[in-house]
Amino acid sequence: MQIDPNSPADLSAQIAKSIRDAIISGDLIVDERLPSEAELADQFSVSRPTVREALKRLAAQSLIRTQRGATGGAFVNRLSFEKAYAQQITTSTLLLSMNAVSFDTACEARFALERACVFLSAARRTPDQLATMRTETFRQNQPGLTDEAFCASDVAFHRALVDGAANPVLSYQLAGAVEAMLPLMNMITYPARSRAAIVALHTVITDAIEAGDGPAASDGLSALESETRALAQSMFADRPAAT
Amino acid sequence: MQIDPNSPADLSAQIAKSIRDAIISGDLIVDERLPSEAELADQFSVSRPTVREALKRLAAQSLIRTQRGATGGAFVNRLSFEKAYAQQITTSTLLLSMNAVSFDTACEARFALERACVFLSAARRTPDQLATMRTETFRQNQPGLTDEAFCASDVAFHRALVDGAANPVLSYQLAGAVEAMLPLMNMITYPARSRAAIVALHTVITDAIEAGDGPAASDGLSALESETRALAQSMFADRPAAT
DNA sequence: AGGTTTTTAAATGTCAGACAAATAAAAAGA
DNA sequence: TCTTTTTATTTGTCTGACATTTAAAAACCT
Repeated sequence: MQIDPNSPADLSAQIAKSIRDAIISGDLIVDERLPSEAELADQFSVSRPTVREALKRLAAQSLIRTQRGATGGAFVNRLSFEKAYAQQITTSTLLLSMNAVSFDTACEARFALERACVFLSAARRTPDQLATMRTETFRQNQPGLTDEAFCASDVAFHRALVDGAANPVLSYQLAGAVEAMLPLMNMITYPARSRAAIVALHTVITDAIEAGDGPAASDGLSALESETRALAQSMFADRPAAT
Repeated sequence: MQIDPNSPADLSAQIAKSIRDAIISGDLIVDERLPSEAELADQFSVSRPTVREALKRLAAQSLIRTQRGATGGAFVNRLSFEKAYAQQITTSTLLLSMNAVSFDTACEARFALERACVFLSAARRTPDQLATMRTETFRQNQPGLTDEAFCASDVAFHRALVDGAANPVLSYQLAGAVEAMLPLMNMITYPARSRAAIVALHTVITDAIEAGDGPAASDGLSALESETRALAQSMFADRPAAT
């Protein structure tokens, strides 16, 4: 193992890249143990703190996990869907907030992706997922619900809708699109009239999903998109742009 | 700033989380300078190496950048679309390879998402993107092209198709789905007959995009999905599962 | 006074050595 | 044979130091 000490990049970054490449290429497989920090320091001809910084970089991406003790060390981590969700949501959220992505753009992307799932969901959703959609829709109809709780329930509804497609890769991709919009959605205040419209459309969509009618569900989503964008438009009419 | 020294988590992980939360919540804004490592060490009552490990974790997620010198330090990074693409592709690739996601599942997700873009693309694609699609299709028709080059050109074709939707959020989401499948696609050998079928469908799709005919393009994608899955099926028929 | 060079200070990058804590295997003992 | 103790290994953390980079401040010269 050799790295270039004259590279502009940090040594720890180079070491991290070297190990990461080994994982991606399959040279290091899941649950395989990496050499100890002292051995890595020897192999790369650097000090142990430098190796540790490299390992922390990999740990931040959930590529490795570490264990203390006699048989401890750093192990190649299986990147679970759950961890990938979390990373995806964090990245997407920051991407939206830091790049001043317009509400319309984010909204368009989100509903386009959801429409991609809805046909599969109409065919495959479990009774349980359908029940969740009904429950959340019912919750959204409760008076006195805060805007934040309304949003959270909305996310749960759409999450069930997406999970109904029974494709974990789709669920993973959509997690970012749907949940990353939560901060944007939370900036909106939902008057009773808008809530009623949203709940009505949720009911339309749920009915369509139950009936296995993909096109109807897709139309419902399109209507929901229009409703949401109109609501946001009237909201941001005064202000020039979101922060 | 205080952290719990008795927590099961590493101190560096706690510190990283604390700073990450500050960035996500907006307490730290883009290009703002963090306190120096020595100051952070004081604030959190830990040593400088521990702080450094925390900062490296954040650097691994592109949340901060560091600069040496008198006015140097750690700065909150703007998460560009470009960097987010790269992370998204890395994560998606690992997710697919480490979880033994079946080719069918990944393929279904990818084409479902692409169909979500194609209607927007039919309405908005630039002449340039259309030209790219034609160029890549032409390239795919060249005899003597290696399987890898064929795959790479295929990715370029679909990338142009997706970018045609003119929605950076969609492009970002799709980057993971399309490019992460490259290793899987590369495992396939493409006989001349299959290549011809794929090229023909690419032409159908490009024509539909040019004509602004979203439904036709969507149908073309569906046919392409069937073709791809059938090809993979005949490929993996002997072997039980992909590695 | 103005411009150039040198010095200085601050910050990150790296290293060496040490100790603490956790953990499992090996050794000792009942 | 089972339990307890010891031991070795490995990560987690700390202290202190030096190297390197960089920009600002100081000194210098014209």
